[in-house]
Amino acid sequence: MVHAVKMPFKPAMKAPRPMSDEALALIARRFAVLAEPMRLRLLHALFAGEKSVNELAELTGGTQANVSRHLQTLAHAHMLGRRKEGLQVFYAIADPSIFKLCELVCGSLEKSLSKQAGVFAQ
Amino acid sequence: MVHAVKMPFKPAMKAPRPMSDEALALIARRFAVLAEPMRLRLLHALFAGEKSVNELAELTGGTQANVSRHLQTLAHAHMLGRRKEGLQVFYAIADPSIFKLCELVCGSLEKSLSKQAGVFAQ
DNA sequence: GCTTTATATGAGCATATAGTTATACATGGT
DNA sequence: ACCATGTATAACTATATGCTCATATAAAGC
Repeated sequence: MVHAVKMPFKPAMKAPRPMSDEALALIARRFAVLAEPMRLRLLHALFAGEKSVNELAELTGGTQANVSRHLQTLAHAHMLGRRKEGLQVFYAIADPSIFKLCELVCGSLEKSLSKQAGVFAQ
Repeated sequence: MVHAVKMPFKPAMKAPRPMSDEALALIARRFAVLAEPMRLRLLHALFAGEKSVNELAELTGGTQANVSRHLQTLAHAHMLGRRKEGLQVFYAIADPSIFKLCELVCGSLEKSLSKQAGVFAQ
Protein backbone atom coordinates (compact mmCIF):
# COMPACT_ATOMS: atom_id res chain seq x y z
CA MET A 1 0.00 0.00 0.00
CA VAL A 2 3.01 2.26 0.00
CA HIS A 3 2.21 3.95 -3.27
CA ALA A 4 5.39 5.36 -4.77
CA VAL A 5 4.65 9.04 -4.84
CA LYS A 6 6.28 11.42 -7.22
CA MET A 7 7.98 14.18 -5.33
CA PRO A 8 7.67 17.13 -7.63
CA PHE A 9 9.57 19.81 -5.75
CA LYS A 10 11.04 19.40 -2.33
CA PRO A 11 12.85 16.14 -1.63
CA ALA A 12 10.48 15.08 1.12
CA MET A 13 12.39 15.75 4.26
CA LYS A 14 10.55 14.31 7.19
CA ALA A 15 8.60 16.64 9.43
CA PRO A 16 11.05 18.01 12.04
CA ARG A 17 9.61 16.39 15.17
CA PRO A 18 6.30 14.63 15.61
CA MET A 19 4.77 17.15 18.03
CA SER A 20 2.92 15.61 20.92
CA ASP A 21 -0.85 15.60 21.15
CA GLU A 22 -0.66 17.69 24.30
CA ALA A 23 1.41 20.38 22.65
CA LEU A 24 -0.94 20.54 19.68
CA ALA A 25 -3.94 20.77 21.97
CA LEU A 26 -2.37 23.66 23.84
CA ILE A 27 -1.55 25.56 20.68
CA ALA A 28 -5.01 24.91 19.26
CA ARG A 29 -6.57 26.09 22.49
CA ARG A 30 -4.60 29.31 22.31
CA PHE A 31 -5.81 30.00 18.80
CA ALA A 32 -9.35 29.11 19.81
CA VAL A 33 -9.29 31.76 22.50
CA LEU A 34 -8.53 34.31 19.80
CA ALA A 35 -11.18 32.95 17.46
CA GLU A 36 -14.15 34.90 18.79
CA PRO A 37 -15.08 38.39 17.57
CA MET A 38 -16.14 39.58 21.01
CA ARG A 39 -12.85 38.52 22.57
CA LEU A 40 -10.96 40.26 19.79
CA ARG A 41 -13.06 43.33 20.41
CA LEU A 42 -12.15 43.19 24.09
CA LEU A 43 -8.45 42.78 23.33
CA HIS A 44 -8.65 45.65 20.91
CA ALA A 45 -10.25 47.85 23.54
CA LEU A 46 -7.52 46.87 25.97
CA PHE A 47 -4.75 47.86 23.58
CA ALA A 48 -5.11 51.36 25.04
CA GLY A 49 -4.66 50.18 28.63
CA GLU A 50 -6.50 48.39 31.40
CA LYS A 51 -10.25 48.79 31.82
CA SER A 52 -13.00 47.61 34.13
CA VAL A 53 -15.64 45.06 33.17
CA ASN A 54 -18.39 47.66 32.91
CA GLU A 55 -16.25 49.96 30.81
CA LEU A 56 -15.54 47.12 28.45
CA ALA A 57 -19.19 46.17 28.30
CA GLU A 58 -20.08 49.71 27.30
CA LEU A 59 -17.24 50.01 24.80
CA THR A 60 -18.04 46.74 23.10
CA GLY A 61 -21.80 46.89 23.40
CA GLY A 62 -21.92 43.48 25.08
CA THR A 63 -23.86 42.50 28.15
CA GLN A 64 -22.08 42.48 31.48
CA ALA A 65 -22.46 38.72 31.84
CA ASN A 66 -21.11 37.92 28.43
CA VAL A 67 -18.18 40.31 28.72
CA SER A 68 -17.29 38.90 32.12
CA ARG A 69 -17.27 35.39 30.71
CA HIS A 70 -15.04 36.29 27.80
CA LEU A 71 -12.66 38.19 30.04
CA GLN A 72 -12.31 35.11 32.17
CA THR A 73 -11.56 33.00 29.14
CA LEU A 74 -8.83 35.41 28.13
CA ALA A 75 -7.45 35.58 31.66
CA HIS A 76 -7.37 31.80 32.04
CA ALA A 77 -5.34 31.67 28.86
CA HIS A 78 -2.90 34.08 30.50
CA MET A 79 -3.56 36.69 27.87
CA LEU A 80 -5.10 39.12 30.35
CA GLY A 81 -4.18 40.08 33.88
CA ARG A 82 -6.81 40.75 36.54
CA ARG A 83 -6.63 43.40 39.24
CA LYS A 84 -9.36 44.02 41.78
CA GLU A 85 -9.80 47.49 43.19
CA GLY A 86 -12.78 48.04 45.44
CA LEU A 87 -15.88 46.95 43.60
CA GLN A 88 -14.30 47.01 40.21
CA VAL A 89 -12.11 44.50 38.45
CA PHE A 90 -9.61 45.77 35.93
CA TYR A 91 -8.32 43.65 33.13
CA ALA A 92 -5.23 44.37 31.08
CA ILE A 93 -3.24 42.65 28.38
CA ALA A 94 -0.65 40.45 30.05
CA ASP A 95 0.88 38.66 27.08
CA PRO A 96 2.67 41.06 24.74
CA SER A 97 2.78 38.46 22.00
CA ILE A 98 -0.91 39.23 21.46
CA PHE A 99 0.03 42.44 19.69
CA LYS A 100 2.33 40.69 17.26
CA LEU A 101 -0.20 37.94 16.68
CA CYS A 102 -2.88 40.41 15.69
CA GLU A 103 -0.47 42.35 13.52
CA LEU A 104 0.52 39.19 11.68
CA VAL A 105 -3.04 38.07 11.07
CA CYS A 106 -4.23 41.51 10.06
CA GLY A 107 -1.28 41.90 7.73
CA SER A 108 -1.78 38.63 5.91
CA LEU A 109 -5.52 39.27 5.77
CA GLU A 110 -5.03 42.69 4.21
CA LYS A 111 -2.92 41.04 1.56
CA SER A 112 -5.47 38.41 0.61
CA LEU A 113 -8.22 41.01 0.67
CA SER A 114 -6.48 43.85 -1.14
CA LYS A 115 -8.98 43.43 -3.96
CA GLN A 116 -12.26 43.75 -2.08
CA ALA A 117 -10.51 46.19 0.25
CA GLY A 118 -12.26 48.76 2.35
CA VAL A 119 -13.04 46.40 5.17
CA PHE A 120 -10.02 47.54 7.15
CA ALA A 121 -9.91 51.09 5.92
CA GLN A 122 -12.61 52.51 8.20
CA MET B 1 -25.23 55.90 34.64
CA VAL B 2 -21.80 57.15 33.62
CA HIS B 3 -20.07 55.98 36.75
CA ALA B 4 -16.94 58.05 37.33
CA VAL B 5 -14.24 55.41 37.08
CA LYS B 6 -10.90 55.74 38.73
CA MET B 7 -8.17 55.40 36.16
CA PRO B 8 -5.33 53.85 38.11
CA PHE B 9 -2.58 53.74 35.53
CA LYS B 10 -2.96 54.74 31.93
CA PRO B 11 -4.93 57.91 31.25
CA ALA B 12 -7.63 56.12 29.31
CA MET B 13 -6.82 56.89 25.74
CA LYS B 14 -9.60 55.70 23.54
CA ALA B 15 -9.16 52.54 21.51
CA PRO B 16 -7.43 53.50 18.25
CA ARG B 17 -10.24 52.78 15.78
CA PRO B 18 -13.50 50.94 16.40
CA MET B 19 -12.76 48.00 14.08
CA SER B 20 -15.67 46.91 11.96
CA ASP B 21 -17.66 43.77 12.63
CA GLU B 22 -16.58 42.38 9.26
CA ALA B 23 -12.90 42.85 10.00
CA LEU B 24 -13.26 41.21 13.39
CA ALA B 25 -15.14 38.30 11.89
CA LEU B 26 -12.40 37.77 9.32
CA ILE B 27 -9.66 37.82 11.93
CA ALA B 28 -11.62 35.51 14.22
CA ARG B 29 -12.21 33.15 11.32
CA ARG B 30 -8.50 33.03 10.60
CA PHE B 31 -7.71 32.12 14.18
CA ALA B 32 -10.50 29.54 14.17
CA VAL B 33 -8.91 27.80 11.22
CA LEU B 34 -5.77 27.38 13.30
CA ALA B 35 -7.68 26.24 16.36
CA GLU B 36 -7.90 22.54 15.54
CA PRO B 37 -5.20 20.04 16.49
CA MET B 38 -5.57 18.04 13.28
CA ARG B 39 -5.15 21.13 11.13
CA LEU B 40 -2.08 22.11 13.12
CA ARG B 41 -0.75 18.62 12.61
CA LEU B 42 -1.28 18.96 8.88
CA LEU B 43 0.42 22.33 8.78
CA HIS B 44 3.28 20.92 10.77
CA ALA B 45 3.65 18.05 8.34
CA LEU B 46 3.65 20.52 5.46
CA PHE B 47 6.44 22.57 6.98
CA ALA B 48 8.79 20.19 5.20
CA GLY B 49 7.19 20.73 1.80
CA GLU B 50 4.10 19.81 -0.20
CA LYS B 51 2.43 16.44 0.25
CA SER B 52 -0.50 14.52 -1.15
CA VAL B 53 -3.70 13.84 0.76
CA ASN B 54 -2.88 10.18 1.33
CA GLU B 55 0.59 10.98 2.51
CA LEU B 56 -0.83 13.42 4.99
CA ALA B 57 -3.44 10.94 6.13
CA GLU B 58 -0.71 8.41 6.86
CA LEU B 59 1.58 10.92 8.52
CA THR B 60 -1.12 12.28 10.79
CA GLY B 61 -2.99 9.05 11.39
CA GLY B 62 -6.26 10.59 10.26
CA THR B 63 -8.84 9.11 7.91
CA GLN B 64 -8.77 10.16 4.27
CA ALA B 65 -12.14 11.85 4.54
CA ASN B 66 -11.27 13.86 7.58
CA VAL B 67 -7.88 14.93 6.27
CA SER B 68 -9.40 15.99 2.97
CA ARG B 69 -11.95 18.12 4.78
CA HIS B 70 -9.36 19.86 6.92
CA LEU B 71 -7.13 20.49 3.94
CA GLN B 72 -10.01 22.17 2.23
CA THR B 73 -10.65 24.35 5.23
CA LEU B 74 -7.00 25.42 5.21
CA ALA B 75 -7.03 26.00 1.48
CA HIS B 76 -10.19 28.09 1.57
CA ALA B 77 -8.51 30.26 4.17
CA HIS B 78 -5.67 30.75 1.68
CA MET B 79 -3.21 29.12 4.02
CA LEU B 80 -2.59 26.19 1.70
CA GLY B 81 -2.17 25.94 -2.04
CA ARG B 82 -3.58 23.07 -4.05
CA ARG B 83 -1.96 21.39 -7.04
CA LYS B 84 -3.45 18.47 -8.89
CA GLU B 85 -1.17 16.00 -10.62
CA GLY B 86 -2.76 12.93 -12.13
CA LEU B 87 -4.81 11.23 -9.47
CA GLN B 88 -3.14 12.95 -6.61
CA VAL B 89 -3.65 16.36 -5.12
CA PHE B 90 -0.73 18.08 -3.46
CA TYR B 91 -1.15 20.68 -0.79
CA ALA B 92 1.51 23.11 0.34
CA ILE B 93 1.75 26.04 2.69
CA ALA B 94 0.86 29.18 0.76
CA ASP B 95 0.87 31.80 3.46
CA PRO B 96 4.33 32.29 4.97
CA SER B 97 2.88 34.16 7.93
CA ILE B 98 1.79 30.76 9.24
CA PHE B 99 5.34 30.01 10.27
CA LYS B 100 5.66 33.17 12.28
CA LEU B 101 2.22 32.67 13.82
CA CYS B 102 3.14 29.24 15.10
CA GLU B 103 6.51 30.46 16.34
CA LEU B 104 4.84 33.24 18.29
CA VAL B 105 2.25 30.99 19.87
CA CYS B 106 4.73 28.25 20.67
CA GLY B 107 7.10 30.81 22.15
CA SER B 108 4.58 32.41 24.45
CA LEU B 109 3.25 29.00 25.41
CA GLU B 110 6.69 27.73 26.33
CA LYS B 111 7.06 30.72 28.58
CA SER B 112 3.82 30.17 30.46
CA LEU B 113 4.55 26.47 30.72
CA SER B 114 8.20 26.58 31.68
CA LYS B 115 7.29 25.13 35.06
CA GLN B 116 5.41 22.02 34.04
CA ALA B 117 7.72 21.79 31.02
CA GLY B 118 8.42 18.65 29.07
CA VAL B 119 5.41 18.95 26.82
CA PHE B 120 7.44 20.55 24.08
CA ALA B 121 10.70 18.84 24.78
CA GLN B 122 9.93 15.56 23.00
C1' DG C 1 -16.28 0.91 -21.39
C1' DC C 2 -14.74 -1.10 -17.15
C1' DT C 3 -11.77 -1.20 -13.14
C1' DT C 4 -8.66 0.77 -9.98
C1' DT C 5 -6.88 4.51 -7.36
C1' DA C 6 -7.01 9.18 -5.20
C1' DT C 7 -9.81 12.66 -3.54
C1' DA C 8 -14.11 15.00 -2.38
C1' DT C 9 -18.70 15.23 -0.43
C1' DG C 10 -23.35 14.20 1.74
C1' DA C 11 -25.88 12.67 5.92
C1' DG C 12 -26.10 11.94 10.62
C1' DC C 13 -24.43 12.12 15.34
C1' DA C 14 -21.95 14.03 19.14
C1' DT C 15 -19.89 17.75 21.37
C1' DA C 16 -18.48 22.39 22.33
C1' DT C 17 -19.41 26.96 23.07
C1' DA C 18 -21.66 31.70 22.56
C1' DG C 19 -25.51 34.20 24.15
C1' DT C 20 -29.44 35.28 27.37
C1' DT C 21 -31.76 35.67 31.83
C1' DA C 22 -31.79 35.29 36.46
C1' DT C 23 -29.36 34.96 40.49
C1' DA C 24 -25.36 34.65 43.60
C1' DC C 25 -21.27 36.75 45.54
C1' DA C 26 -18.45 40.58 47.13
C1' DT C 27 -17.44 45.14 48.50
C1' DG C 28 -18.40 49.75 50.06
C1' DG C 29 -21.48 53.29 52.00
C1' DT C 30 -25.14 54.56 55.16
C1' DA D 1 -27.78 45.41 59.48
C1' DC D 2 -29.24 46.95 55.11
C1' DC D 3 -28.86 48.54 50.51
C1' DA D 4 -26.52 49.76 46.23
C1' DT D 5 -23.10 48.63 42.95
C1' DG D 6 -19.85 45.75 40.26
C1' DT D 7 -18.71 41.22 38.95
C1' DA D 8 -19.24 36.24 38.53
C1' DT D 9 -21.89 32.10 37.73
C1' DA D 10 -25.70 28.66 36.84
C1' DA D 11 -29.16 26.90 33.68
C1' DC D 12 -30.77 26.85 29.32
C1' DT D 13 -31.11 27.32 24.17
C1' DA D 14 -29.23 27.71 19.74
C1' DT D 15 -25.66 27.10 16.61
C1' DA D 16 -21.43 25.49 14.77
C1' DT D 17 -18.24 22.15 13.75
C1' DG D 18 -15.55 17.72 14.03
C1' DC D 19 -15.79 12.86 13.07
C1' DT D 20 -17.46 8.64 10.76
C1' DC D 21 -19.47 5.89 7.14
C1' DA D 22 -20.96 5.54 2.77
C1' DT D 23 -20.98 7.23 -1.71
C1' DA D 24 -19.80 10.36 -5.52
C1' DT D 25 -16.43 12.35 -8.68
C1' DA D 26 -12.25 12.33 -11.35
C1' DA D 27 -8.30 10.55 -13.62
C1' DA D 28 -5.38 6.69 -15.36
C1' DG D 29 -4.63 1.99 -17.22
C1' DC D 30 -6.39 -2.07 -19.35
